Amino acid sequence: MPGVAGRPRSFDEAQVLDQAMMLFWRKGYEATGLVDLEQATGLGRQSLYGAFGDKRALFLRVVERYFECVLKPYVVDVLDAPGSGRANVERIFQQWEATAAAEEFHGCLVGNSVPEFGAKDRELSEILGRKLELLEAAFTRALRRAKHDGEVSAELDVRATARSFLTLAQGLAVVARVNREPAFVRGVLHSARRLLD
Amino acid sequence: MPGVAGRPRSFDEAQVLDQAMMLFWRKGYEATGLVDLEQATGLGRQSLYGAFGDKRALFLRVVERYFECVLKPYVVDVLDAPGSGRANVERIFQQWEATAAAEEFHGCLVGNSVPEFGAKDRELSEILGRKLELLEAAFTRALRRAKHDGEVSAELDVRATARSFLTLAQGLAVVARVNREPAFVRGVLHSARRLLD
DNA sequence: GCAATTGTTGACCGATTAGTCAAAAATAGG
DNA sequence: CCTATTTTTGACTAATCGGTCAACAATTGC
Repeated sequence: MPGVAGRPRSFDEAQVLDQAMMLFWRKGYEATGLVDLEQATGLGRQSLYGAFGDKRALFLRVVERYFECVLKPYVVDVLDAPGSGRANVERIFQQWEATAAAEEFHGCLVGNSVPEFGAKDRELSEILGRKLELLEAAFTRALRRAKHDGEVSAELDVRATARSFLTLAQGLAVVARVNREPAFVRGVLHSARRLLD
Repeated sequence: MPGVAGRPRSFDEAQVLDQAMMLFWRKGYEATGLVDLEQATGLGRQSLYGAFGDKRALFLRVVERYFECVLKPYVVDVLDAPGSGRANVERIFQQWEATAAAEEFHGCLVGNSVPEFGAKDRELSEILGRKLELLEAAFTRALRRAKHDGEVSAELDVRATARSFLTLAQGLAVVARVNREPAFVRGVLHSARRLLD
Protein backbone atom coordinates (compact mmCIF):
# COMPACT_ATOMS: atom_id res chain seq x y z
CA MET A 1 0.00 0.00 0.00
CA PRO A 2 2.26 2.80 -1.22
CA GLY A 3 -0.28 5.61 -1.22
CA VAL A 4 -3.75 5.19 0.16
CA ALA A 5 -5.35 6.96 -2.74
CA GLY A 6 -5.39 10.30 -4.50
CA ARG A 7 -3.80 11.92 -7.48
CA PRO A 8 -0.06 11.28 -7.66
CA ARG A 9 2.49 14.09 -7.46
CA SER A 10 3.57 15.39 -10.84
CA PHE A 11 6.98 16.55 -9.63
CA ASP A 12 10.08 15.34 -7.89
CA GLU A 13 10.26 16.88 -4.44
CA ALA A 14 14.05 16.85 -4.29
CA GLN A 15 14.33 18.49 -7.68
CA VAL A 16 11.92 21.25 -6.68
CA LEU A 17 13.89 21.82 -3.50
CA ASP A 18 17.07 22.15 -5.54
CA GLN A 19 15.51 24.80 -7.76
CA ALA A 20 14.18 26.69 -4.75
CA MET A 21 17.61 26.37 -3.13
CA MET A 22 19.35 28.03 -6.05
CA LEU A 23 16.89 30.92 -5.87
CA PHE A 24 17.26 31.49 -2.14
CA TRP A 25 21.01 31.08 -2.45
CA ARG A 26 21.35 33.69 -5.20
CA LYS A 27 18.74 36.23 -4.14
CA GLY A 28 18.20 35.68 -0.43
CA TYR A 29 14.99 34.92 1.43
CA GLU A 30 13.19 38.26 1.34
CA ALA A 31 14.01 39.00 -2.28
CA THR A 32 12.71 35.62 -3.45
CA GLY A 33 8.99 35.87 -4.10
CA LEU A 34 6.39 33.18 -4.50
CA VAL A 35 6.15 34.03 -8.20
CA ASP A 36 9.89 33.48 -8.54
CA LEU A 37 9.52 30.11 -6.89
CA GLU A 38 6.59 29.19 -9.14
CA GLN A 39 8.50 30.11 -12.27
CA ALA A 40 11.71 28.38 -11.23
CA THR A 41 10.00 25.18 -10.16
CA GLY A 42 7.21 25.14 -12.73
CA LEU A 43 4.76 24.39 -9.94
CA GLY A 44 1.56 26.19 -9.10
CA ARG A 45 1.26 27.95 -5.79
CA GLN A 46 -1.09 25.44 -4.21
CA SER A 47 1.29 22.63 -5.11
CA LEU A 48 4.11 24.43 -3.32
CA TYR A 49 1.98 25.08 -0.26
CA GLY A 50 0.57 21.56 -0.30
CA ALA A 51 3.98 19.94 -0.46
CA PHE A 52 6.09 22.19 1.73
CA GLY A 53 3.88 24.56 3.70
CA ASP A 54 4.41 28.31 3.68
CA LYS A 55 7.48 30.19 2.46
CA ARG A 56 9.36 29.96 5.74
CA ALA A 57 8.75 26.20 5.98
CA LEU A 58 9.96 25.78 2.41
CA PHE A 59 13.08 27.72 3.31
CA LEU A 60 13.68 25.43 6.28
CA ARG A 61 13.52 22.43 3.97
CA VAL A 62 15.91 24.20 1.61
CA VAL A 63 18.39 24.86 4.40
CA GLU A 64 18.32 21.21 5.37
CA ARG A 65 18.82 20.16 1.77
CA TYR A 66 21.62 22.71 1.35
CA PHE A 67 23.45 21.11 4.23
CA GLU A 68 22.86 17.58 2.99
CA CYS A 69 23.70 18.27 -0.65
CA VAL A 70 26.36 20.96 -0.38
CA LEU A 71 27.96 21.38 3.04
CA LYS A 72 27.99 17.73 4.03
CA PRO A 73 29.44 16.22 0.84
CA TYR A 74 31.76 19.10 -0.04
CA VAL A 75 32.97 20.02 3.43
CA VAL A 76 32.12 17.57 6.20
CA ASP A 77 32.69 14.38 4.20
CA VAL A 78 35.92 15.71 2.72
CA LEU A 79 37.27 16.55 6.17
CA ASP A 80 36.16 13.19 7.54
CA ALA A 81 37.62 11.19 4.67
CA PRO A 82 40.06 8.48 5.77
CA GLY A 83 43.74 9.12 5.46
CA SER A 84 45.59 12.32 6.24
CA GLY A 85 43.59 14.91 8.18
CA ARG A 86 45.91 17.63 7.01
CA ALA A 87 45.52 16.60 3.38
CA ASN A 88 41.76 16.77 3.83
CA VAL A 89 42.01 20.32 5.12
CA GLU A 90 44.20 21.15 2.17
CA ARG A 91 41.57 19.78 -0.19
CA ILE A 92 39.03 22.10 1.40
CA PHE A 93 41.32 25.07 0.90
CA GLN A 94 41.83 24.29 -2.76
CA GLN A 95 38.11 23.86 -3.17
CA TRP A 96 37.47 27.26 -1.63
CA GLU A 97 39.90 28.80 -4.07
CA ALA A 98 38.14 27.20 -7.03
CA THR A 99 34.64 27.97 -5.78
CA ALA A 100 35.35 31.62 -5.02
CA ALA A 101 36.95 32.05 -8.45
CA ALA A 102 33.87 30.73 -10.25
CA GLU A 103 32.01 33.20 -12.44
CA GLU A 104 28.87 32.92 -10.34
CA PHE A 105 29.85 32.80 -6.71
CA HIS A 106 27.02 33.34 -4.25
CA GLY A 107 28.79 32.69 -1.00
CA CYS A 108 27.18 30.34 1.53
CA LEU A 109 23.41 30.02 1.82
CA VAL A 110 23.72 29.63 5.58
CA GLY A 111 25.97 32.64 6.06
CA ASN A 112 23.95 34.74 3.63
CA SER A 113 20.83 34.07 5.68
CA VAL A 114 22.27 35.05 9.06
CA PRO A 115 21.92 38.81 8.58
CA GLU A 116 18.44 38.37 7.16
CA PHE A 117 17.02 36.34 10.05
CA GLY A 118 19.28 37.33 12.91
CA ALA A 119 17.13 40.26 13.97
CA LYS A 120 13.69 38.73 13.60
CA ASP A 121 13.67 34.94 13.76
CA ARG A 122 15.53 33.42 16.67
CA GLU A 123 14.48 29.87 15.86
CA LEU A 124 15.81 30.06 12.33
CA SER A 125 18.98 31.74 13.56
CA GLU A 126 19.58 28.84 15.90
CA ILE A 127 19.13 26.39 13.06
CA LEU A 128 21.66 28.29 10.97
CA GLY A 129 24.01 28.36 13.95
CA ARG A 130 23.74 24.61 14.30
CA LYS A 131 24.81 24.12 10.69
CA LEU A 132 27.88 26.22 11.30
CA GLU A 133 28.64 24.21 14.42
CA LEU A 134 28.60 21.04 12.35
CA LEU A 135 31.18 22.59 10.04
CA GLU A 136 33.32 23.63 12.97
CA ALA A 137 33.08 20.13 14.42
CA ALA A 138 34.25 18.62 11.13
CA PHE A 139 37.28 20.91 11.08
CA THR A 140 37.94 19.98 14.68
CA ARG A 141 37.94 16.26 13.90
CA ALA A 142 40.26 16.64 10.92
CA LEU A 143 42.68 18.85 12.85
CA ARG A 144 42.65 16.59 15.90
CA ARG A 145 43.52 13.66 13.69
CA ALA A 146 46.24 15.64 11.94
CA LYS A 147 47.69 16.61 15.31
CA HIS A 148 47.54 13.04 16.58
CA ASP A 149 49.34 11.89 13.43
CA GLY A 150 52.01 14.57 13.76
CA GLU A 151 50.99 16.31 10.54
CA VAL A 152 50.69 19.68 12.24
CA SER A 153 52.43 21.46 15.08
CA ALA A 154 52.15 19.59 18.37
CA GLU A 155 51.17 22.82 20.09
CA LEU A 156 48.30 23.50 17.70
CA ASP A 157 45.13 24.75 19.41
CA VAL A 158 42.74 22.47 17.55
CA ARG A 159 39.52 24.12 18.62
CA ALA A 160 40.70 27.68 18.02
CA THR A 161 42.05 26.74 14.61
CA ALA A 162 38.84 24.99 13.61
CA ARG A 163 36.91 28.07 14.62
CA SER A 164 39.26 30.25 12.63
CA PHE A 165 38.82 28.12 9.53
CA LEU A 166 35.05 28.29 9.83
CA THR A 167 35.28 32.05 10.31
CA LEU A 168 37.61 32.42 7.33
CA ALA A 169 35.20 30.40 5.22
CA GLN A 170 32.27 32.64 6.09
CA GLY A 171 34.42 35.71 5.66
CA LEU A 172 35.53 34.60 2.21
CA ALA A 173 31.90 33.91 1.33
CA VAL A 174 31.32 37.62 1.84
CA VAL A 175 34.54 39.35 0.85
CA ALA A 176 35.40 37.20 -2.17
CA ARG A 177 32.06 38.14 -3.71
CA VAL A 178 33.06 41.77 -4.05
CA ASN A 179 36.83 41.42 -4.34
CA ARG A 180 37.11 39.16 -7.40
CA GLU A 181 40.91 39.12 -7.40
CA PRO A 182 42.02 35.46 -7.22
CA ALA A 183 45.11 36.55 -5.32
CA PHE A 184 42.88 37.64 -2.46
CA VAL A 185 41.70 34.13 -1.70
CA ARG A 186 45.20 32.78 -2.20
CA GLY A 187 46.57 35.25 0.32
CA VAL A 188 43.98 34.29 2.90
CA LEU A 189 44.69 30.61 2.36
CA HIS A 190 48.40 31.25 2.66
CA SER A 191 47.78 32.66 6.13
CA ALA A 192 45.45 29.81 7.00
CA ARG A 193 48.14 27.25 6.15
CA ARG A 194 50.63 29.14 8.29
CA LEU A 195 48.41 28.41 11.29
CA LEU A 196 49.08 24.70 10.87
CA ASP A 197 52.87 24.82 11.16
CA MET B 1 22.82 83.93 1.68
CA PRO B 2 22.34 80.57 3.37
CA GLY B 3 19.24 79.51 1.46
CA VAL B 4 17.68 81.51 -1.31
CA ALA B 5 14.22 81.15 0.16
CA GLY B 6 11.73 78.50 1.14
CA ARG B 7 10.61 76.71 4.23
CA PRO B 8 13.54 75.57 6.36
CA ARG B 9 14.23 71.92 7.13
CA SER B 10 12.72 70.77 10.37
CA PHE B 11 15.24 67.97 10.92
CA ASP B 12 18.94 67.31 11.16
CA GLU B 13 20.06 65.38 8.11
CA ALA B 14 22.88 63.59 9.90
CA GLN B 15 20.60 62.52 12.72
CA VAL B 16 18.04 61.13 10.27
CA LEU B 17 20.78 59.23 8.47
CA ASP B 18 21.89 57.73 11.77
CA GLN B 19 18.39 56.49 12.52
CA ALA B 20 18.04 55.05 9.03
CA MET B 21 21.47 53.45 9.43
CA MET B 22 20.45 51.61 12.57
CA LEU B 23 17.39 50.25 10.78
CA PHE B 24 19.26 49.04 7.70
CA TRP B 25 21.99 47.64 9.91
CA ARG B 26 19.61 45.61 12.06
CA LYS B 27 17.06 44.51 9.48
CA GLY B 28 18.79 44.71 6.13
CA TYR B 29 17.78 46.64 3.04
CA GLU B 30 14.84 44.63 1.75
CA ALA B 31 13.24 44.11 5.13
CA THR B 32 13.35 47.81 5.96
CA GLY B 33 10.22 49.48 4.62
CA LEU B 34 9.43 53.10 4.03
CA VAL B 35 7.00 53.01 6.95
CA ASP B 36 9.80 51.73 9.20
CA LEU B 37 11.97 54.62 8.06
CA GLU B 38 9.16 57.12 8.62
CA GLN B 39 8.54 55.87 12.13
CA ALA B 40 12.20 55.70 13.08
CA THR B 41 13.04 59.14 11.74
CA GLY B 42 9.75 60.86 12.53
CA LEU B 43 9.74 62.27 9.01
CA GLY B 44 7.00 62.10 6.45
CA ARG B 45 7.59 60.25 3.23
CA GLN B 46 7.89 63.30 1.03
CA SER B 47 10.50 64.74 3.37
CA LEU B 48 12.57 61.60 3.02
CA TYR B 49 12.26 61.59 -0.73
CA GLY B 50 12.91 65.31 -0.96
CA ALA B 51 16.05 65.13 1.12
CA PHE B 52 17.61 61.86 0.03
CA GLY B 53 15.87 60.57 -3.09
CA ASP B 54 14.47 57.07 -3.29
CA LYS B 55 15.16 54.15 -0.97
CA ARG B 56 18.28 53.02 -2.79
CA ALA B 57 19.75 56.53 -2.79
CA LEU B 58 19.04 56.82 0.91
CA PHE B 59 20.80 53.52 1.47
CA LEU B 60 23.83 54.79 -0.44
CA ARG B 61 23.98 57.81 1.85
CA VAL B 62 23.66 55.47 4.82
CA VAL B 63 26.55 53.31 3.62
CA GLU B 64 28.75 56.39 3.26
CA ARG B 65 27.78 57.55 6.72
CA TYR B 66 28.36 54.08 8.15
CA PHE B 67 31.89 54.18 6.85
CA GLU B 68 32.54 57.71 8.10
CA CYS B 69 30.96 57.21 11.52
CA VAL B 70 31.72 53.56 12.26
CA LEU B 71 34.39 51.95 10.11
CA LYS B 72 36.67 54.96 9.80
CA PRO B 73 36.82 56.03 13.45
CA TYR B 74 36.66 52.55 14.97
CA VAL B 75 38.85 50.67 12.51
CA VAL B 76 40.80 52.81 10.08
CA ASP B 77 41.72 55.58 12.51
CA VAL B 78 42.65 53.10 15.22
CA LEU B 79 44.96 51.23 12.85
CA ASP B 80 46.48 54.47 11.59
CA ALA B 81 47.01 55.92 15.05
CA PRO B 82 50.62 56.93 15.75
CA GLY B 83 52.79 54.64 17.81
CA SER B 84 53.00 50.88 17.63
CA GLY B 85 51.30 49.33 14.59
CA ARG B 86 51.06 46.02 16.37
CA ALA B 87 49.43 47.61 19.40
CA ASN B 88 46.88 49.21 17.10
CA VAL B 89 46.03 45.84 15.61
CA GLU B 90 45.71 44.47 19.12
CA ARG B 91 43.28 47.27 19.97
CA ILE B 92 41.15 46.26 17.01
CA PHE B 93 41.13 42.64 18.18
CA GLN B 94 40.02 43.61 21.67
CA GLN B 95 37.34 45.82 20.19
CA TRP B 96 36.04 42.95 18.08
CA GLU B 97 35.82 40.81 21.17
CA ALA B 98 33.81 43.45 23.02
CA THR B 99 31.57 44.28 20.06
CA ALA B 100 30.71 40.69 19.28
CA ALA B 101 29.93 40.03 22.93
CA ALA B 102 27.44 42.89 23.10
CA GLU B 103 23.83 41.93 23.66
CA GLU B 104 22.75 43.39 20.34
CA PHE B 105 25.36 42.51 17.76
CA HIS B 106 24.31 43.06 14.17
CA GLY B 107 27.55 42.33 12.39
CA CYS B 108 28.78 44.77 9.75
CA LEU B 109 26.38 46.80 7.64
CA VAL B 110 28.69 46.46 4.64
CA GLY B 111 29.12 42.71 4.95
CA ASN B 112 25.43 42.21 5.71
CA SER B 113 24.54 43.98 2.48
CA VAL B 114 26.81 41.97 0.19
CA PRO B 115 24.50 38.94 -0.09
CA GLU B 116 21.50 41.19 -0.58
CA PHE B 117 22.91 43.23 -3.47
CA GLY B 118 25.51 40.88 -4.90
CA ALA B 119 23.10 39.22 -7.31
CA LYS B 120 21.17 42.24 -8.50
CA ASP B 121 23.06 45.51 -8.13
CA ARG B 122 26.59 45.54 -9.46
CA GLU B 123 27.14 49.22 -8.81
CA LEU B 124 26.21 48.91 -5.15
CA SER B 125 28.30 45.77 -4.84
CA GLU B 126 31.31 47.67 -6.11
CA ILE B 127 30.72 50.41 -3.59
CA LEU B 128 30.58 47.84 -0.80
CA GLY B 129 33.73 46.23 -2.16
CA ARG B 130 35.52 49.56 -2.07
CA LYS B 131 34.68 50.00 1.61
CA LEU B 132 36.19 46.60 2.36
CA GLU B 133 39.28 47.55 0.36
CA LEU B 134 39.71 50.60 2.56
CA LEU B 135 39.66 48.36 5.61
CA GLU B 136 42.19 46.01 4.06
CA ALA B 137 44.42 48.95 3.21
CA ALA B 138 44.32 50.17 6.81
CA PHE B 139 45.36 46.75 8.06
CA THR B 140 48.11 46.72 5.46
CA ARG B 141 49.50 50.07 6.65
CA ALA B 142 49.47 49.03 10.31
CA LEU B 143 51.11 45.69 9.59
CA ARG B 144 53.72 47.22 7.31
CA ARG B 145 54.64 49.66 10.05
CA ALA B 146 54.74 46.87 12.63
CA LYS B 147 57.02 44.86 10.38
CA HIS B 148 59.26 47.84 9.73
CA ASP B 149 59.51 48.41 13.48
CA GLY B 150 60.29 44.77 14.17
CA GLU B 151 57.10 44.21 16.14
CA VAL B 152 56.15 41.20 14.06
CA SER B 153 57.98 38.42 12.28
CA ALA B 154 60.34 39.72 9.61
CA GLU B 155 58.95 37.13 7.18
CA LEU B 156 55.37 38.26 7.66
CA ASP B 157 53.38 38.47 4.42
CA VAL B 158 51.82 41.85 5.11
CA ARG B 159 49.26 41.82 2.34
CA ALA B 160 48.10 38.25 2.93
CA THR B 161 47.78 38.91 6.66
CA ALA B 162 45.81 42.10 6.13
CA ARG B 163 43.46 40.22 3.84
CA SER B 164 43.10 37.48 6.42
CA PHE B 165 42.23 39.97 9.15
CA LEU B 166 39.60 41.59 6.95
CA THR B 167 38.21 38.15 6.13
CA LEU B 168 38.19 37.14 9.79
CA ALA B 169 36.38 40.35 10.66
CA GLN B 170 33.64 39.69 8.11
CA GLY B 171 33.51 36.05 9.14
CA LEU B 172 33.08 36.97 12.79
CA ALA B 173 30.36 39.44 11.80
CA VAL B 174 28.43 36.42 10.54
CA VAL B 175 29.42 33.53 12.78
CA ALA B 176 29.52 35.39 16.08
CA ARG B 177 25.89 36.40 15.57
CA VAL B 178 24.71 32.82 15.86
CA ASN B 179 27.43 31.37 18.06
CA ARG B 180 27.17 33.61 21.11
CA GLU B 181 29.90 31.84 23.06
CA PRO B 182 32.54 34.46 23.98
CA ALA B 183 35.19 31.75 23.76
CA PHE B 184 34.52 31.47 20.07
CA VAL B 185 35.74 34.98 19.30
CA ARG B 186 38.65 34.53 21.71
CA GLY B 187 39.71 31.38 19.88
CA VAL B 188 39.64 33.09 16.52
CA LEU B 189 41.62 36.03 17.86
CA HIS B 190 44.14 33.64 19.41
CA SER B 191 44.77 32.23 15.94
CA ALA B 192 44.90 35.70 14.43
CA ARG B 193 47.62 36.73 16.88
CA ARG B 194 49.58 33.60 16.04
CA LEU B 195 49.86 34.87 12.48
CA LEU B 196 51.91 37.81 13.70
CA ASP B 197 54.71 35.85 15.39
C1' DG C 1 -18.08 2.18 -12.37
C1' DC C 2 -18.40 4.60 -7.91
C1' DA C 3 -16.67 6.72 -3.71
C1' DA C 4 -12.83 8.58 -1.27
C1' DT C 5 -8.68 10.90 -1.41
C1' DT C 6 -5.02 13.80 -3.06
C1' DG C 7 -2.93 17.10 -6.43
C1' DT C 8 -3.35 20.79 -9.79
C1' DT C 9 -5.16 24.98 -11.66
C1' DG C 10 -6.21 29.76 -11.72
C1' DA C 11 -8.72 33.20 -9.83
C1' DC C 12 -8.89 35.74 -5.80
C1' DC C 13 -7.87 38.04 -1.09
C1' DG C 14 -6.45 41.76 2.15
C1' DA C 15 -2.17 43.75 3.31
C1' DT C 16 1.83 45.91 2.16
C1' DT C 17 5.23 47.66 -1.13
C1' DA C 18 7.89 51.80 -3.12
C1' DG C 19 6.76 55.90 -4.96
C1' DT C 20 3.69 60.26 -6.27
C1' DC C 21 0.46 64.21 -6.15
C1' DA C 22 -1.52 68.36 -4.52
C1' DA C 23 -2.46 71.45 -1.13
C1' DA C 24 -0.96 73.79 3.06
C1' DA C 25 2.83 75.83 5.78
C1' DA C 26 6.93 78.36 6.50
C1' DT C 27 10.58 80.92 5.21
C1' DA C 28 13.53 85.05 2.33
C1' DG C 29 13.71 88.87 -0.69
C1' DG C 30 11.40 92.64 -2.50
C1' DC D 1 2.20 92.62 2.40
C1' DC D 2 3.29 89.89 -1.65
C1' DT D 3 5.67 86.67 -4.46
C1' DA D 4 8.87 83.02 -5.11
C1' DT D 5 10.75 78.97 -3.15
C1' DT D 6 11.02 75.00 -0.39
C1' DT D 7 9.27 71.71 3.05
C1' DT D 8 5.64 69.28 5.19
C1' DT D 9 1.44 66.71 5.39
C1' DG D 10 -1.56 63.10 4.25
C1' DA D 11 -4.10 60.99 0.93
C1' DC D 12 -3.43 58.20 -2.99
C1' DT D 13 -1.58 55.00 -6.64
C1' DA D 14 -0.39 50.82 -9.19
C1' DA D 15 2.05 46.80 -8.29
C1' DT D 16 3.36 43.19 -5.60
C1' DC D 17 3.44 40.54 -1.38
C1' DG D 18 2.30 35.90 1.00
C1' DG D 19 -1.52 33.16 1.40
C1' DT D 20 -6.30 31.00 0.38
C1' DC D 21 -10.49 29.15 -1.94
C1' DA D 22 -13.10 26.29 -4.90
C1' DA D 23 -13.54 23.82 -8.95
C1' DC D 24 -11.42 20.21 -11.58
C1' DA D 25 -8.18 16.18 -12.55
C1' DA D 26 -6.14 11.86 -11.45
C1' DT D 27 -5.41 8.19 -8.81
C1' DT D 28 -6.69 3.75 -5.32
C1' DG D 29 -9.86 0.61 -3.10
C1' DC D 30 -14.04 -1.46 -3.57
